Amino acid sequence: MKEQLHALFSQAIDSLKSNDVIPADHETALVFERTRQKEHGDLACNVAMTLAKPARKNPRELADLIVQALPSDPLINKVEIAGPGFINVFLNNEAHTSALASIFAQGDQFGLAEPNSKQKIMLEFVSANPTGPLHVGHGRGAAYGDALARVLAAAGNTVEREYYVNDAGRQMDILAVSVWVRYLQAIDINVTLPDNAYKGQYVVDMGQSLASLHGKRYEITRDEFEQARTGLDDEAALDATISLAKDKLGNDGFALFFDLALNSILDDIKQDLSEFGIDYDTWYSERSLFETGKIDRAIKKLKASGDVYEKGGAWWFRTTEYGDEKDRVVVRDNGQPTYFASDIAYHQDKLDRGFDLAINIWGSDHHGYIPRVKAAMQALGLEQDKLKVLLVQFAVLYRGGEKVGMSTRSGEFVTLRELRDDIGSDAARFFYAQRKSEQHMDFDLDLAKAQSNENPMYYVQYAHARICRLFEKANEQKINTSNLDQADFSQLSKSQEIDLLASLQRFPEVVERAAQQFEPHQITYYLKEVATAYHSYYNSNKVLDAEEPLRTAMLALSAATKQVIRNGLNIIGVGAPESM
RNA sequence: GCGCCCGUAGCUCAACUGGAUAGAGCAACGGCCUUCUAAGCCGUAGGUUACAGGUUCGAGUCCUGUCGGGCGCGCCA
Repeated sequence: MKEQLHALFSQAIDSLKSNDVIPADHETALVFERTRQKEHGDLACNVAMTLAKPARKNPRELADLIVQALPSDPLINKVEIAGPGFINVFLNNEAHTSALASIFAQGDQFGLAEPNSKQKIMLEFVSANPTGPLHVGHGRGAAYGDALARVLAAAGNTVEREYYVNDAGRQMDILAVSVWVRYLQAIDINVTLPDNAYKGQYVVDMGQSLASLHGKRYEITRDEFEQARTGLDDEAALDATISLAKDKLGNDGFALFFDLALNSILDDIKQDLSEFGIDYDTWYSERSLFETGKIDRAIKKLKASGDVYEKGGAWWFRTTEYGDEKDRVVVRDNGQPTYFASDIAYHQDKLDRGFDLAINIWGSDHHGYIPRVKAAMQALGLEQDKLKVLLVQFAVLYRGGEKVGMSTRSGEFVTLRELRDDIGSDAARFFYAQRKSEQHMDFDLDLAKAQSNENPMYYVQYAHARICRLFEKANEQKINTSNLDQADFSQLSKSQEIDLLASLQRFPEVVERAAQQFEPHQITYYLKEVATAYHSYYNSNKVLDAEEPLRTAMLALSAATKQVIRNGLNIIGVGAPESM
């Protein structure tokens, strides 16, 4: 619809240009907006206001000239000039009902762009350290990321989902040691779990299962354990304990604790996300970057280009050359590469895999990390624009009016699984998807549970279920519903019908815009709007009691609404139940 | 101290990248079921868009400053 108007207005502008009303070399941007109020017609164009200055005319006068130059078109009922110089376009009925034909012709594809017709995009999201189960904070990133993936795919992009598994590094070592301590406790050695180790119950469980599997094979005396820690501050003591564990258990023994922890937690995360409706194409291991030599190669490349230099026994990346606040260490003085080094190699690898765009969804606490990754990309000669980092603000949890902590190490958190068990995966997804990512979010657990029935998702699903029921009834009454695409759409002329039609027609635009702006929440608001229009229509019209041919047309409108709701819910990753 | 994000109805959030009279849900109040699902509909009330300036035909949206909140500023990840 907007394209057709665009063509008409372009003609008008061109003719004014040839008459020297508008400077011929002026680049004119034509924007059409859906109006907020009915008195303003269906679509409004502000071009007369933006052209007023270059044309040196007052906007209303210019609008008048544009309207006069506008070719007539069967879809346009009338055109009005209003306010400071808006050109308001009123469409006629055929323009409104034209959406129905597309909906019936395209079905599940309505609103979606040609699949795989645009960019090849990789979307990396969640990527939580496998040091514990996912909590509701991760849930937000998960729901947002997957909804975004679906929106981007709906807009015609090819999307791959990836989870970057941090299966190397100190946090994992701390986890392995935490399991070891719980194991020692399980075989009655009286060591205490360090304060800054992982405290969750799941660590206790893993320790106990290792105890029953291996008995006292990995034991150590309490004195030996405590001696390694004496006189050190908390974090240093933890590092000393890690060294002790590696020393006492040997490579294989330590790997036993490490791998059990990693695998069981990662399996849990995979299952959790799968139950949440998210299926990743790739689980990318950080450790594999070491094993394949990709980290060494990246560092070598940066040393060769002079971007990495030695200072104090460590290797530093000259990120300040690329706008970062300070240089960053890539290889520690003990020879161990930092997490940053992994990430440099990881991003090199991402783009080597041929994506047009790599999107990272990070928690907002990582925002300070963006400049150095961008710096690395520049130094490696990669196109910065091919990396887009989207930040998701934390969800602040409340329970009983109190803020709930969310630290994996302390074991104090509400798991995503717990939330799903309480309100269901669909309700949780919809709830998260309503918020735009950079908005701070208050998540009241009591409210989320108590009001799960008042989650707007049910409002949308209810409209769908109602329509399904309507068709069941129609079949019971032997009403023919097989040729709805042949219905006489011109029967639909009541204002509620026009409102509903206008909403349905907008769906492709909504999908396109949501994708362009990386804002899947726009889909949820759109769906609520469609549901409102339908509920209102449903309440004041008895479809099945209507006379033919109006009844068939009303059924066609209902079927089209059902189709659009289904397609929209699918983009959020939420089901469309036939009955409720 | 410096940097990033945010501040909209009592609460939770929208607002078509600068458009016309700032909208929904929840909570409050008043109506609507012998007729296709009342998880619904219709109506009332609720606002100086944190505050102060600026930019222009036009600002919740852009710029500057102030106040308030979240996060970050490791040879952690």
